[in-house]
Amino acid sequence: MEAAAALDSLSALAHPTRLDAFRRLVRSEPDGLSTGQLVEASSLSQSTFSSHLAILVGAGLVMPEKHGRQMIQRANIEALRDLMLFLAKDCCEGRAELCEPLLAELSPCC
Amino acid sequence: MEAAAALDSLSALAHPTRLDAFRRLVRSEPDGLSTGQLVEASSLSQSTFSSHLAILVGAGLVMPEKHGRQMIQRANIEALRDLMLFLAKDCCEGRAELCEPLLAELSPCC
DNA sequence: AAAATGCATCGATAATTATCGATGAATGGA
DNA sequence: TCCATTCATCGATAATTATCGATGCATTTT
Repeated sequence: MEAAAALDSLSALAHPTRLDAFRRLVRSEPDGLSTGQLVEASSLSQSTFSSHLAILVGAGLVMPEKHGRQMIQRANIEALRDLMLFLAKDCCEGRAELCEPLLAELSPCC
Repeated sequence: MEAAAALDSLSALAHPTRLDAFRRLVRSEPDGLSTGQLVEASSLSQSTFSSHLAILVGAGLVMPEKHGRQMIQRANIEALRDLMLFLAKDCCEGRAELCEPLLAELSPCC
C-alpha cells in the first residue's frame, strides 16, 4: 500500500460518523448492513450520510452490493489489514524490536 | 483506547505533511529529530509546520523533549500500537477468523 | 401504469482546516 | 550584555469539508 492510499483510508476514518459506520460494518461482517440501516444509526440526514459513505467507498474501505433497490454495504477487511500493515511497516523496517510489543498485544486479542 | 482518542490519532495522521513527519519519526526512533529537521523535510513554512506538529503532539503520537533551544521530537510507539489495537479490536471481538489473516501478514514483517 | 421506497447527486451555506508572514519568548553564543 | 537561533503563537485569508433540502433515478409494490 502506498502512502497516498493510506492517506485516503486515514482521512476516510477520521470522522466520527464514518468511523462509527465502518466499525459497525466490520462487526456485521459478513452480512453487511443496508445504507438505510446505517443512516438510521447515524444522526444525520440521508443525503449527508450518503456523502460520508461515498468517501468510505472511495477509499476502498467499504464495498457496496446492489440488492434490489437497496444497497448492502460491507466492510473490506483486506483494506483494513492493508492500512494496519502500512502503519506497522515503518517501525518494522527500521527496527523490529519496536514492532514486537505492538504484535505482542495484538496477538492475544485474536 | 476510546473512540475519541482514536479519532484524534486518525485525524492527526490524515494529512500528508503529518503522516510523513510521523513516519519519519518512527523510523528515527529512538533518537528522534529536531523540529528544524522536520521543517526542512517538509516543504512548508516554519509556522505552518509548527501547527501540524502541535496536532501530532496533541493526539499523543509525538512526544517533544526540550533540548537546549531546540525541541527533539520522538514518535510514541505506544500510541501507534493503541491505534492499531483499536482498529483490530472491532473484527477480533466480532469474529476472530477475520482478524487472523490480518495478523498473518503482520507477523512476518517483524 | 401509478405510487412508493431507497439511495445518489446537485446547489447552497456554514463550519473547519490549512497556510502564511509577523511577532514574541527562551536559550546559547559572541 | 547583545545578537543569533529555535520554535510557538497570533491574526488574517484561502481552501477544504460538512451539512442540508430538493430533486432525480432505479426498483419494487399496488
